[in-house]
Amino acid sequence: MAEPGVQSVERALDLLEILAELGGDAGLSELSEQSGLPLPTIHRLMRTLVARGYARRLPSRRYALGARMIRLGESAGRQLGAGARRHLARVARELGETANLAMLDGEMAVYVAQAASSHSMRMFTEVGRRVHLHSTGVGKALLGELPDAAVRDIADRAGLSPATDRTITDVDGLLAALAEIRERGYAVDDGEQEIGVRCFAVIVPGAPVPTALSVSGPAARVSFEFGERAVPVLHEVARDVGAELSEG
Amino acid sequence: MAEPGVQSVERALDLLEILAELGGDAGLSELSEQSGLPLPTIHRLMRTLVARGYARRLPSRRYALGARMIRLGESAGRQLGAGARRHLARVARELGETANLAMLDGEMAVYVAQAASSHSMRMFTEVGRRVHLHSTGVGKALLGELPDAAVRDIADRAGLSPATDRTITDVDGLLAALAEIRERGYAVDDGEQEIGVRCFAVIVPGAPVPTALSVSGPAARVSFEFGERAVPVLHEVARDVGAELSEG
DNA sequence: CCGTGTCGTTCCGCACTGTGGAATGCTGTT
DNA sequence: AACAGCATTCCACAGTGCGGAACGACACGG
Repeated sequence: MAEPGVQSVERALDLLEILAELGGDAGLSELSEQSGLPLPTIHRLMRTLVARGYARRLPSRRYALGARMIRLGESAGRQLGAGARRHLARVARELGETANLAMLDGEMAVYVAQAASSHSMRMFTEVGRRVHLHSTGVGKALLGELPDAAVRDIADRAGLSPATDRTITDVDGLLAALAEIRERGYAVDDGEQEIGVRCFAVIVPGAPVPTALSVSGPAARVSFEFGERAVPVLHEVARDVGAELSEG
Repeated sequence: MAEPGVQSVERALDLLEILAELGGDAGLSELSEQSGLPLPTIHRLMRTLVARGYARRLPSRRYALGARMIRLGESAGRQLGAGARRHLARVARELGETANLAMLDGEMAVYVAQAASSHSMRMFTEVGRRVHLHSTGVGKALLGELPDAAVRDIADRAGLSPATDRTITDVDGLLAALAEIRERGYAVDDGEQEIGVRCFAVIVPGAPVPTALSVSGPAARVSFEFGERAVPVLHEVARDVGAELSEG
């Protein structure tokens, strides 16, 4: 970021991000190590965030994210979903299958928008739902953006649980699949999350959070021939979505 | 709040909250009206938030919440859910039915934590799911905390759709029900969201976001006699949850 | 219980960072 | 093209944010 922002706001956001990345709670010393800020500075900023409900102080004198963060997160999800939905609707219209937009969230992906196919037999994925990375199209597309070491770390932490007997459950197999995804530019979930369901997914370039766009449906309709037609559409729409998400 | 915080952080949070409350996008003038801050101040703060991905600037020069907000919101939800779950587990253990924790989110409630009953026949409510206020126990408990004018406003915006033929669908009926809820200190969803399901809910005192705790299950088991036993437990646990959520 | 070590909290002088009025630029409408 | 409304930039200034030092709180071990 070439243009410096308001320093104290940046610092407060840094602290919130550290708490989110730690996934639990942290003491001031940990926050100091991670942020490089002096304790009194952190203390003052955390006091502000606590007072506003965006962080909470535990009896152990450690800090965690606060309830008001949920509200902002939900609102953002709805707004982004609304903005993205017209782009996803184009996928659904042109390809005739269900389009989904998902973001990287820790060791999982979370669906933030959807446009449904007009078919009676179609994918239904609830917005806000979190799914494993290794067994979904969007998840594998997101993993393909990470270095192998990060993929191994995620695999260690989240595990590679089998959703079906087609799910990749060993990290070497996964890494090989990701190398292929990187080379060809899209991911396929071929019955790995749900038997009889196929999904093609691509990365949304330029999104502030790693984001993937997918089209999916019954394998009978979403064939590999379908995929050859679908992938260019996905790439094109992904660019539009990325432009919308990164506006600014 | 007796203790003033870091002013620029407070102001940045104010702007994010205004964007969330507006539910869509806003121009700088609107943000200025709502916040009382001068345009250049807002512009600089928004520039910082946009650069960090917490807000986006639209081609129309309007602003909306950004993708990184989702991530923080999800992390907060998980952390708070984990913290609340041990309290909810106590409800589930003592009462033998499913306990849920939900927060007010615009004109809806969103579930943030759950502890399931050990019965095979039980409530299943996915964390992150949003539900209507007027037709759920937690929702009515939350509405009971609002002035009548605010309830009317929400009813206007969100509507009073019937989930079942027992759902309250007129605002005067709803206001009468809320008056009763306020007087007796708990809410009941008596087959209003789902036929054959009953739910008792109370407010979590002191939570930074309006929050409600409920216990629910099949009406055959969750009788009014059950409710007489359950409500004191709910109130007690709600106080514990409130203390945990408001720590600081 | 007391002492010690570790970590968190408070204080306050200082300067740098955030501020907002004024000027300028941009956009949309007629 | 002109105009009105809104957004963006600039910069002098002072007030707000800062962090080192001192103090307080807590946990642990003897």
